[in-house]
Amino acid sequence: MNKPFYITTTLPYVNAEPHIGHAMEFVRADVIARYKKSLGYDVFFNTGTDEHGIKILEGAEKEGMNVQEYVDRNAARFKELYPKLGITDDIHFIRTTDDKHIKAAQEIWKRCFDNGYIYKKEYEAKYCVGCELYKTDSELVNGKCEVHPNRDIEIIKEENYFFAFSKTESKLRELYEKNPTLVVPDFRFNEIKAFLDRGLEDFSISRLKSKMSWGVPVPGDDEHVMYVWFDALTSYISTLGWPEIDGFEKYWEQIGAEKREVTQYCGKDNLRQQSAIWQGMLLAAGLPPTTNIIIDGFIISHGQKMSKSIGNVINPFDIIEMFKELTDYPEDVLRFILLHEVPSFEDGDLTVEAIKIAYTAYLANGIGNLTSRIMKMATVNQVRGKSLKGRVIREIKNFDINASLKEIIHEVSLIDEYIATNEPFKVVKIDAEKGKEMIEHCLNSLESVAEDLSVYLPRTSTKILECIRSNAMPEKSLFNRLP
RNA sequence: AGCGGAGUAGAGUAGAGGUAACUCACGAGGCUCAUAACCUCGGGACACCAGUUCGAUUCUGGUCUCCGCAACCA
Repeated sequence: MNKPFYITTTLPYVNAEPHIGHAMEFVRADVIARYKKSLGYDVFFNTGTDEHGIKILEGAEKEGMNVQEYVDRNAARFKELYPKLGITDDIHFIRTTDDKHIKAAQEIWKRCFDNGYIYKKEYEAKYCVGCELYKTDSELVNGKCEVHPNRDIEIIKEENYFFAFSKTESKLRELYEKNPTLVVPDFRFNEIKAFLDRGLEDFSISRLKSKMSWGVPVPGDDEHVMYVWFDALTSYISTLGWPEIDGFEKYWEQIGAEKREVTQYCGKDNLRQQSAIWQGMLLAAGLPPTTNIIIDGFIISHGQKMSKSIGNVINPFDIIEMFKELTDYPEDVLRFILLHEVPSFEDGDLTVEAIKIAYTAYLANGIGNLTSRIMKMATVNQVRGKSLKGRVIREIKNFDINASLKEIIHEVSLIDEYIATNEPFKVVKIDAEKGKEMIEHCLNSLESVAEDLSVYLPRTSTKILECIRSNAMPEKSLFNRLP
């Protein structure tokens, strides 16, 4: 029985188009999933779409659509994305409008309720529709939400269900103390610890159905639906079929495993929801927590956040389009750019110029050219490498994908240097045996690089390995130079 | 204001208590296996001010500057 490994992205909210930040998160989670698979883990890789809440309702109204049709259409747009990004095809996809998700959301509600973490109370609250969050006075600036100053704060006075977030405080603190790598990177962990130290406030987790109907019905109360975050976070276990135990025991609880490995990827704007609220919900329901929450930075361009008005938006599909004529592996180009040019945990800056430079330096002049020169020597001299059976691919330490990929790319330079210094192409003409040994060394080095690349650039890797195994030049350049 | 991040060669980034590395650009040379690719050498940088230290660009404190916390948001 293989060791289980669970990984999920956050589920994008379907009121907007897929953008490069989504693409990066999916690709990174895919790299970790492939990496763990290569180590022999039994991997459950999840993603999906978040489809409830008032902004969805508003979006559907704006387009004059039936809400279900609206989310069906938008969810499909995200679903189409994965093959285009070279994401492994055994990915699981949960929609928060799926039956099994709705059942799971209701079940976690019941458990939190039974455990005394949900209560009803009359209250008057300030709510920012933009954030889908209730705001405390201290969070408001001039009576407006800091994040959405152009939207009015709604005053809501009604009877509502509350999540006793404050009751989870000590358990949450214990969780943080016992798991020093729960949140990666550490500066994000510090942020959330500081949030906890400021004290937790209970928050409303329901809305009156009469005011906002597009949500999961609250069990046992026809008048309320769940607050979108409460339902959406449950998707990480509803995808496993929870409360059915099969998938949940295997991939989330990981009963019998030496060490549980339950990983979530999210952007820095999701820090609080994933590392505090969701963990609090799990604690309240009596379920085991996540073990690793990886926080991505944002992608900016020309030193600024991407924006349509500034005109610096980089769309993932445009990058694929840009390289379609130059290579058979344009999705690997996009993956390379996201993985190599953007730091693992901090904001990264992407520009069209920088993308072209990186393509030329590392893919065309680097991996592509190296494959050509080695395979030429190998085919002309009929040298075959020894198969590197049982080799383990390069380690990804502490989820620092960027650093690991850079190490692999550095190997490419070292092989180029070896060839220039030792000149096997020349030696083989004078001393065939010695020359062939050198070429074999090159082939083995190339094979190692290709294997290491298999989780980052799967199709490119497969192609190089094919060339090595069949002792053939690539029929055309892997990555042609830009015009 | 607050919170968070950052200030390193012409540009973009690494890095670490003790010769500052990489990519692109620039100059000189080499090689011909390769995608006018590849290799070598060279010029050129640690925001500022204190402190700790035998020694800091790396640690501490302060100053200044920039970025995000608006939109479509990961």
